[in-house]
Amino acid sequence: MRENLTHAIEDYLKIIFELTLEQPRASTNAIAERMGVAPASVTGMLKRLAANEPPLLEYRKHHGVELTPAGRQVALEIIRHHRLLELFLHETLGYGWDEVHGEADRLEHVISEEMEERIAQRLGEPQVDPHGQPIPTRELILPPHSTLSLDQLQSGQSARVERVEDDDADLLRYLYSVGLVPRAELTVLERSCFDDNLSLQVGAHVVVLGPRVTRQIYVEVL
Amino acid sequence: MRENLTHAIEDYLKIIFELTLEQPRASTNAIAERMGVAPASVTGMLKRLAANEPPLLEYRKHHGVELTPAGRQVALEIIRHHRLLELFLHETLGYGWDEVHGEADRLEHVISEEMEERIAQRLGEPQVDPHGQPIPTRELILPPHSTLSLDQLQSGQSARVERVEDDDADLLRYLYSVGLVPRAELTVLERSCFDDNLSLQVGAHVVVLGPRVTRQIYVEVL
DNA sequence: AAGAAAATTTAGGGTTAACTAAATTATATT
DNA sequence: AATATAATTTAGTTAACCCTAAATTTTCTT
Ligand SMILES: [Mn+2]
Ligand SMILES: [Mn+2]
Ligand SMILES: [Mn+2]
Ligand SMILES: [Mn+2]
Repeated sequence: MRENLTHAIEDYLKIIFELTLEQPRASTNAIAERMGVAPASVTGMLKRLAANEPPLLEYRKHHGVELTPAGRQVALEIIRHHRLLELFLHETLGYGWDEVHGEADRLEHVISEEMEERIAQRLGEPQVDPHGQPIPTRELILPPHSTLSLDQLQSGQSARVERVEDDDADLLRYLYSVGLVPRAELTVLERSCFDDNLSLQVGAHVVVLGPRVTRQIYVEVL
Repeated sequence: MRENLTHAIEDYLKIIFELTLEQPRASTNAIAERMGVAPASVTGMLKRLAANEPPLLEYRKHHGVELTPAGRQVALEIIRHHRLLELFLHETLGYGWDEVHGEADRLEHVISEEMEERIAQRLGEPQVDPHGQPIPTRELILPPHSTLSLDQLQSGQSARVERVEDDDADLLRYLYSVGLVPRAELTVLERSCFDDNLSLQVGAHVVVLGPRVTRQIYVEVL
């Protein structure tokens, strides 16, 4: 299913999958920004992926793309690799949760299905990675997960942290230092309407976080 | 030291290093064969590597190449990655000695120095890989190792297996089945002059091996 | 020392995946 | 509805890395 595909293609599909969890289609510019390439480069790649046999995405000029089932499968395969690797590096080599992402981002493209399988077994078929992100099953089904980000909470609400975005090492170190890790419980003390800052009670601490941060933390309301 | 270098370059340097353990220079055709590419492709790459700043090898038209100290360093770095990874896969994920090579051959190019270091620590600064091949030190010094291959032994000589080539999975499975693994002891019962076959006593077994096999096993005479 | 064989290089081409600059299309504002 | 702005695509390049076919150079054989 994945023999011909280059690392670049795998990264495009993974990023498009993540973008289309939020909106129905992913735009050229949004893809370009996450990929760190010029928009013109994205256009070229999207045409190739749409022309692939089988097509990996559906491309409508000036209107962005949506993955086909085939494209979604490849994306989930890579996401499974990524998250299993993150957990493996954390558990087996003692990597911190702020260090695993970069390494996994390169390894995800080169490990075999055999290695994926051995890691999953060794870790006891885990369901979440070190950031609380759900690991797609062997059958490539993405377990249910919260899509409610912290910045959508109102004053007075209590919630439990389910997962956080994994790609900003500095942010991860900060979150760890204030106890905002998966399973941590918190209460919104105050919401400032002007700048959308939240004052949070986290254990004994009180923390004030801006929306750039709170958008990256997903919670379940208690 | 290795930031700009592509995976292809790393593979060329590794293979040239291995070829020049035997002879003083590596020929275009020998490199092409081990790389699995056309000789014309090798010529192009050798020019690039010789023109690199710093030069990674010295290239004399029609006379093959020799690595520079810079090229040798890169090769040893990759070989260290490869052998540490083989042992790590074997020890941590239960891979067989016939399964580790292919996986390590891809991973060797993408792991960070951080990961190299964590693996080495986790394994207790090991000196040899699952095939008995010496692992270059952190300072990129290749430990001393036997260059006497089994096919050079005479009738009546006894020896201990030090290491075997790692790239033929079928051969490795066969060698395992007859007990020809690192540290195994053997005696040459007979040497057939016509075809260079060796009859070996290995434990309770008697095994007859042709030179294509005995050339890939390196020993210390007892 | 020629001629044959083997090894190597040159020439020309293809794919992947990026780039910049210019042109085009869509969307938002007035 | 026209215009301005933003998003996107097209066109033209570049670099890495491979290929085949043809030409050249070296080495081997007689
Ligand atoms: Mn990646
Ligand atoms: Mn993660
Ligand atoms: Mn390799
Ligand atoms: Mn080995």
